[in-house]
This record gives sequence, structure tokens and C-alpha cells, in this order.
Amino acid sequence: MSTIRKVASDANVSIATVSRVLNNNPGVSQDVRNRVLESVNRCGYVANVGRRATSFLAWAYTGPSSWGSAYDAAICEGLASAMDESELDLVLLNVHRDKRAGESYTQFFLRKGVRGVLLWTTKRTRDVCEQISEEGFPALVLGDKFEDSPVDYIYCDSHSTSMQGMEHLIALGHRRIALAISDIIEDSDHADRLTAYETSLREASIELDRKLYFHVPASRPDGAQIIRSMMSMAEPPTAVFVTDPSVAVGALNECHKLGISVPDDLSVLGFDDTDVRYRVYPNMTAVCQDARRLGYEAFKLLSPNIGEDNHSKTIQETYGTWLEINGTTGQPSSKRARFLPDVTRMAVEN
Amino acid sequence: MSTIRKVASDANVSIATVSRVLNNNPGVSQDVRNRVLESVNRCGYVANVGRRATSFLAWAYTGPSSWGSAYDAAICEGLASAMDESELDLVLLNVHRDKRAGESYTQFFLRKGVRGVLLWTTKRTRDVCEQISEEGFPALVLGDKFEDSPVDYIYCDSHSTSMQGMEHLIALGHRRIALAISDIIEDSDHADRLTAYETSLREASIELDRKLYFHVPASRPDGAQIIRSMMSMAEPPTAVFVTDPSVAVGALNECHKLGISVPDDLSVLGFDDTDVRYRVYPNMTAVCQDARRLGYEAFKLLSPNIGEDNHSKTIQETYGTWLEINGTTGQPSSKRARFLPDVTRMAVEN
DNA sequence: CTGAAAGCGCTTACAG
DNA sequence: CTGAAAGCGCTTACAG
Repeated sequence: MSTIRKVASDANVSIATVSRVLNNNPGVSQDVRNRVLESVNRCGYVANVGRRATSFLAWAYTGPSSWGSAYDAAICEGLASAMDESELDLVLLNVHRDKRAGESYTQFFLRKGVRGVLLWTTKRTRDVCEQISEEGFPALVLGDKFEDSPVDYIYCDSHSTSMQGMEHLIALGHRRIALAISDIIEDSDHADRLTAYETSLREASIELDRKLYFHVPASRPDGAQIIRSMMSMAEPPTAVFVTDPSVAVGALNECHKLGISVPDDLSVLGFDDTDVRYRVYPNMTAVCQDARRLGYEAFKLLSPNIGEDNHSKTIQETYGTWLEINGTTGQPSSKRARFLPDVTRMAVEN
Repeated sequence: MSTIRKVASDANVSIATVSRVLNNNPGVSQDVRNRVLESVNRCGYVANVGRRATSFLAWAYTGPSSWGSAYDAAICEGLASAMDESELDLVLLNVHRDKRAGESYTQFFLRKGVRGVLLWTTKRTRDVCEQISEEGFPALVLGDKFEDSPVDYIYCDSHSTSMQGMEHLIALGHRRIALAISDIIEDSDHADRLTAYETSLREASIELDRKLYFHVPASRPDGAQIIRSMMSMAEPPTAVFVTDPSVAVGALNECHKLGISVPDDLSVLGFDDTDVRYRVYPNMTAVCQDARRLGYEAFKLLSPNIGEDNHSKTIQETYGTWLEINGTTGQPSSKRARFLPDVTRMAVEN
């Protein structure tokens, strides 16, 4: 158990100074402040009440908090079952709600009694993760990757499976394939799927068509909307790759509503983190990842990094995804065949 | 801010004794122990690190923990948004994982730095809620009711709306209505729905048939199973009231799979806490409650009970549910009409 | 079984 | 801006 006394000797200052730094009191030089904070993380310091030390793991959004999706629920389930096997408790933290001005992330987390943090991120808050990691505070990013910095993360790589999914559609005879992408969140996940979409089309010598890109938020009504949009096009697609589970469900049900037969009139390749593919009819062909496992593993990987001198090597794990072919994909119907682009012309252009 | 000094004077003991009680040290008489714990709750005591007091609200299962359902996710979303407007943080707690032998709930929660607790319960763990409430620790039960004890709770009453739902089915002409009930969990919720089922049938002079009761766990595959069971009966029902969202989704999709037309061959009246009714096709007729709001209100109601001398009056709030008629209920088809029971005979028996 | 007192972790006026 | 020292909350041998 590290006390401020140990931190003080490690940083070569008095215990009074350590205390000031921890409480973000004004009147500590920037130099000393940084030195102390480094020692704090090196020693695995945490505030002690008598003999007791709090041992919370935090679960935090770096941007605006938005728990409530099926993905979050599955993560939560995984975290909770890992928690049952550990000595740590889990706290939901809003990183920005009460982090004080000028306070470092380490100071903030320690003030909360938090010894490690699992982070959700978006493209816009990647710097927050990098900052936390740089401070040396035990942290692990869930569901995004950091290849050029030593940020710890675990990630599901959906690129190669997305390729497989696209190749499945192409093999079925589809040439006009739309993409519904929720890259408003802008994480690596969605970037992977976008790249897979484009690469697979290029490899099959199918021309990309800007009109077939649908950038939408990640809600169910957005799925209904894209179906209405794409089906009112002069040349509707015969298949669509929907990169978000909720959007995929919304899209599928809108097809039923409009009398668009799936997969005869439109094949739907979806995405699933949990079991939404089984909650629709027909069961959805989807690129699948196991969010429950992601949560479980994240907790297990971060736990040992808590405490003294344990944070040595960088954790950068990538899990696989898999393609599950169910009832929403099939050959394009002959009725739609007239929309096939002129392959001869395209091959030349490629 | 209460310290052990204040608790000590309130209980007329030394601070050493208060400390022993809080740490559940052996060698404190039962009498003194109880007196101190009462003072602890009366003073709203919480362990202090220097000037800082932890302020966590716990979210806890009284039985085995099982976060991960759509219901939990919606509750979590509600809790998180209430948390954003408060000064408290939320911690997931496994009540039984590390509660020590002989330790009271108050001792356990304080050791964790928790100042109030939101409880999930089942019939078998109602005594845990009563115990916590008796100790005087700020607690609120979510989704169950306690009419004969002063336990704080908030609850969604689904009885009258379940009646409405059943009356809707009866008005459509259904006489042979099955019940799929997940009362293995045994909370008031499911008891309400069972009563509503039976009362509405009795009021319509329809004889209860034990063969039409399906007691199942609350998972999606159970829904598929009950459809296979009921459709292989000599006299299948023309409608079913499914009292759990996941089971309802499973049932609906199994109908599609088996070619049972909904609502022509079978009407499905479901239940929904979130938006699963919109995630299936046709959108499901359902008794609805708003789990997100439940979570939000629970947090808001418990928060002011934290601290000194604030826990005065009992919170026992009941929220309403509503019936939403969508596409899964309709008149029984003439083909099935032959299964109508002999109404003349039944009226006599009644 | 209980209290007075020593002691630890932390914070904060006070001194320089 | 930093440290020595007083002081608070809590715990724990020690005494009875």
C-alpha cells in the first residue's frame, strides 16, 4: 500500500507538497507538480481511509455519456461477470462532469477513488485517451485502436470479416451495393467497415458510386429512412451493407413495411454485437462481434495493471469477428437485373 | 459532515467503539453494536479521507447479478442521465460477493464508500430489501412493491393495462388465449400480469384452461419453444399474452419461421420496457412501461435521502404503463373459429 | 467488552 | 513555491 510518504520520497518532496498536488491546490510549480504526478502513478498511489483503500475500476465515456445501447448492455454484462471474479468494484464515471479546471486526469481519478479506467472513445476524444495514458494512469480503451501511440486498447477488427461479407454479396451476383455507415461517431470500427466496402468493390472491379453511400447516425429510425431514400432512387441498389445493428434492424423492418421482399428485392448484410440478428425475421446475415466478451476481457486485462509497479508492457489486443450467413441475403432477383451496371465499360475505367 | 466523533456522542460510546463496529471487529456486544449502527444511519455517517467524503450511489442486485438485458440497459441510461445532473457517482455492486460474515448491510455499504443503494429484487430476496430498509440505510427498490412494510420502492403497475390488453383480445373475438409468463423470477410485476390474465377471462366468462399456461424463463429461445408447444396442441390458442419482451420477440419470430400468420393465425400481445416492439415486424401490440424513466426517477428520488437526517418519509411511488396496439393483434381467422369453446356450457360452469 | 491514548494518513495554517 | 509542524479522522495495541 503506497502512502503519500512513499510518493514524497520517490519525488523528493515533502508530504505536504504531495498532498497539495493531489488536491490541485494552487501554488505548486508546474515542474514539481509533474514530478509528483509521475511518482503517484509509478507508486500506484491511492488515497487511504485508515487501513482501507478504495478499489474501483471506472467505466467512462471520454465524450458525452450515452449508456443504453444493446452494445453497452452486453459490455456491462461482461464487466459484471468479470467483476464477480475479482476484488474490484465498477463505477460509472462521467469524465467531464466534475473534473476541475487544471486538474489532471490522474488527480481526478484519485479524487474519485478510482484505480483504473475503461474508456469509450470517439475520433474527437482520442486525445483524451492519449493524455490519460501519457500521465501513466492505468487505462484501457475499449473498441478503438491506437497504432502509433502506446495507449492500451482492446479492439474487434471487423475489416476482414466485412470484406468477407461484401464478397458474399458480390458472389451472390450483386453489383449495386449500398453502404449505410454510422461514421458520425468516427471510430476505427466504422473506418474499417468503410475501407472494407470500398476495397472489396474495387477488387471486384465494381465502380464506386457516391449516391450509394448513406451516412447516418446510429439509431433505428435512421435505418427506416435509408430504405425510403434508396428505394426511391432511379436505380436502387440490390443489396446494402448496414454497419450498425440498430440501423440494420430499422432498415429490415422498413423493407417489410414497404413490401420490399428481403432478400429477393434487397439483400441486407448487417452488423451485430449481441443477438439482434436473431431478434428479427428472417434472422439477419451479419458481421458479428461479441461485446459481452469484449467487456469481460477488458476488465480482466486492466485489473492486474492496478497497484504498484505493475504497469509495464502495453496491452494492444485485437479480437476477431465472424460472418454469419442467415436469411437476409440472397441472389438479386431477375427483376432487378436490369440495373446491373455495364461491366465492360467499368473494367476499362478501372 | 458526520465523523465518528459525532456518531460516538450520539450513541454514547467512545470513538474506538464506533470504529470497531464499522470494521465489524469481534468483541463488541450485540447491544452496543446495534445502538452504534442506528446512530451511524441517523447521522448519515460516511468515512472521510481528509476533508473528502466519497459519494457513491450503488446499483445492486440482491440476488445473483445479471446485468445485460434491454431493461437493464434502459435503466442504466436513465440512471446515467440523472447522474449527469447530480454530484453523485454510480457504482455497480454485487451485494453478496464480498459482504463479510456477520457484517450488516450498513457496514458493508459504508466500507464500499456507498451512501445509498438502488436495489433489484426477486421474490426470494425481498427479505434482503426489508433488512436494508430496517437498518435505516438509504435504499430504494426498483420494479417491485412492498405494501406491508416501510420499504422504499418505485414500481410500474402493469395490472390495469394488462387487463386492457386482455380485453382488447377478447373484444377482437378471442376466447382461447394462452399466457406465457416468466414468473420464475417471481416479482410483483409478473404476479400482476398473471392476475390480470385470469381476472379478465373470468369477467368475460371464459373458462381458465391450465393447458394454456406456459411458465418459462425470460429468454428469447423460450419464446420459440412456447410457440412450438402451443401450436402442436389439439386445440391451439388463437391469441397469446406474452409477459416478457424477449420471450415475445422469440415467439413472434418463431411464428414467422413456422409460417404461422400473425395476427391471422395467432395474435400476440407482448410486453415492452424499451423499444423492442418497434424492432420486430409487424410492430408488436404490447403493454408498455418506460424503463429509462424508471431509472432516472429512481436516482432522483434516492439522492436527497443521502446525508444527514434527511430520510424522513417513505417513498412508495407507482408509475403507469400503457397499451399500444400495433400489428400483432387482430381478429381470429374463421379457420380457427372451430376451436371456439362452447360458450353456453361455460356460462353455466361459471 | 469498553475506553484512553498512541499512532498513521492526510491536510492546512504558518514560517521562510 | 516549499517544508516543518500542528491538527483531524480513523485504527489499534494496551489497560482495566
